[in-house]
Amino acid sequence: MVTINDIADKAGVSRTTVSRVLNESGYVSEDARKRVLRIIEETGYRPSEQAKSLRLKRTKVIGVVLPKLFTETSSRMANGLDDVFQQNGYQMLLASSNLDHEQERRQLQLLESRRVDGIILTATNRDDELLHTLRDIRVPVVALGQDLPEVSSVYFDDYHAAVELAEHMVQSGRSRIGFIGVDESDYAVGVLRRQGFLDTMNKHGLEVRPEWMQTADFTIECGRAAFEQMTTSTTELPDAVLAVTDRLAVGAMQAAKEKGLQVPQDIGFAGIGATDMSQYVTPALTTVDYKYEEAGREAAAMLLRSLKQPNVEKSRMGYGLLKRDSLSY
Amino acid sequence: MVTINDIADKAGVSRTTVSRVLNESGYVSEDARKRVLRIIEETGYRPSEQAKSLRLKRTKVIGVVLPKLFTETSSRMANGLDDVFQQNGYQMLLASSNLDHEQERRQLQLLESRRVDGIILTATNRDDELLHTLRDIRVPVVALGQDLPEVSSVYFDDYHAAVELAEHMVQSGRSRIGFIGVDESDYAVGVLRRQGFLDTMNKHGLEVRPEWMQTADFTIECGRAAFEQMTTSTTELPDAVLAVTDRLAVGAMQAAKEKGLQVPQDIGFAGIGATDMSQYVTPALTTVDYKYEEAGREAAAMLLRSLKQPNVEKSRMGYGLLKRDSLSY
DNA sequence: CTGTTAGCGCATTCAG
DNA sequence: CTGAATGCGCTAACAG
Repeated sequence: MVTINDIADKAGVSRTTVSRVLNESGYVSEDARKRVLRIIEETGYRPSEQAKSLRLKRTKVIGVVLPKLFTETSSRMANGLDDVFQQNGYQMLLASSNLDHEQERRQLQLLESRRVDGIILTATNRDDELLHTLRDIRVPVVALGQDLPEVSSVYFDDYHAAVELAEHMVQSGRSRIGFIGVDESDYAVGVLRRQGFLDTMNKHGLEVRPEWMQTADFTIECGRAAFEQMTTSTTELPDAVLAVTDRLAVGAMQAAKEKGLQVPQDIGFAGIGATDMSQYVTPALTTVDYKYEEAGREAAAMLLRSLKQPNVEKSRMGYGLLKRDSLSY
Repeated sequence: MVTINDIADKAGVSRTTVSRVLNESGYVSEDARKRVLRIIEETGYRPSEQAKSLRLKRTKVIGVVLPKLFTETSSRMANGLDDVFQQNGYQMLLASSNLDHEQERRQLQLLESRRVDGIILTATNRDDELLHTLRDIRVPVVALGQDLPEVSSVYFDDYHAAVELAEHMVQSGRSRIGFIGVDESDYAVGVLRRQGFLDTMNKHGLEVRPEWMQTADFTIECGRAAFEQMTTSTTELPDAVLAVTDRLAVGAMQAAKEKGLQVPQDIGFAGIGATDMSQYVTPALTTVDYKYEEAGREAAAMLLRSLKQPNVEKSRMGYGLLKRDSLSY
């Protein structure tokens, strides 16, 4: 690999001069500049960002921790992140935690040892251990998707989104509403959305049978299975189901259709996330639009800010209810 | 940031010794090792991968160039890549070309200057300029999704996939088949799939009206628009449509349904890609499963091989036809 | 306008 | 078993 020294030698100047024309800093005679530029062209020399970083103590690289590399959700957030980072000359180094809390911490440490300038953390949990690791790391971090105490965060209003969605279901005339959630270790999705649902049901004095409360993983298949569970053990069927993600809702709705139930006449469905798919299933799925790209952009911008001026910011993103055919008569 | 020198000082040894305990190389007295380890623990010292890379001339980072950061297709390939890279201690540095050929080359050069150990290139085109840039770069490259001349490639059998799909449509009794393709600058998707379709139609002596051949972008909306185009300008409707991607097919099918056409009775649809969505639209979409994750794993493994032993390998991935309700009576 | 010197954080000879 | 010296490729005083 050709280095700055090779260029200096061939051009008959010192490497300082080469560095000057490279960075357009300081004075360089037109003559010397020309020679250097020509040699660079000839050799295809490419300055080592690596060496530069060591010297400059900044890498122009942002570490991005994702729970499950690429689901539609994280993809959309990543797209938003990239918009802003690319614009500002940063690249993203990926680290996936595979939903493993232990590995999540390891990845953070690995990113630290790579000396990334900052980290975007798409966490799913808020363990003490994670928070502890976060405190130890001397790299600016912005959490995306969860509100982490004492850490800059861009998150969604999961509680109120669930409330509004449940409210809408009730207003649409549903009363026997089932729920498909996920494990509580995911605070935003597992706890807050469930809480919003339960509080709303309570407020309206609506019964929530235990068998109508299901917990699943994030897959379509699990949505289907959860619906089976919900409907086998009882004679009275729910007249609607709120699932905490679109995929879960799609799976459940599919199961219902296969059972011969009419959607939305016999039973209605709603999800959260406004995935691509939600619009094209039949009937189209009522859901909550979370503006993931925008959240990504916001998180990136926030991180960039904290690179200049260390601070802790919080930003709660808005959302929009998309009323579609899976729920309306 | 605490460095190896700080550790050495506080532990009362030279940095050589610290390096030795870090890498478990050479002899170190139990006493010294204990002291060093303790100091490291206390200070939270994390060796700089950056400095290490400069010294060792390897970064353990792989550059990944994606056309449009994260679509479902690239996400699935990225997941496959990550499987293998993570397993082998490599991290992925992202670079998106945003479908801009100029930027695609810049990204490659940027990755080179970052001294990534290798590059996975998810190209869409095969311009001479791109191939030229590829030749200049002194970094092992594996192309993913396109077969690039003189470059290691993992690609799909686009031509035969299109042939088999078209053949299946004909066998199902369709004869007036429309086509929704994409721009020819994308060789695999734009040229090969179209060719496969046309050859098959020709072989069966089936007419392909000019207005039945549409070109679109990669969005669902464009699929819808293409179908409108296809059906406004003529009185005779096609009895089936082959779209080069699932999204295009979904858009077109949606448009047909809105027009009051019965699918698959009046008109059938087929796509390529086996996206998540394809299975949950109504009727379920006939499509070709491309095994993107596996392609990603294969590409990663191939790159890893060429890091040890420079070479040019080619691997054509298999595919599977998924016959579903969008085409069968 | 230009070159000399120094050092970023680390691993690796080569002598003890 | 350990340390001193060297250099990876680059930028930044500082002194001409």
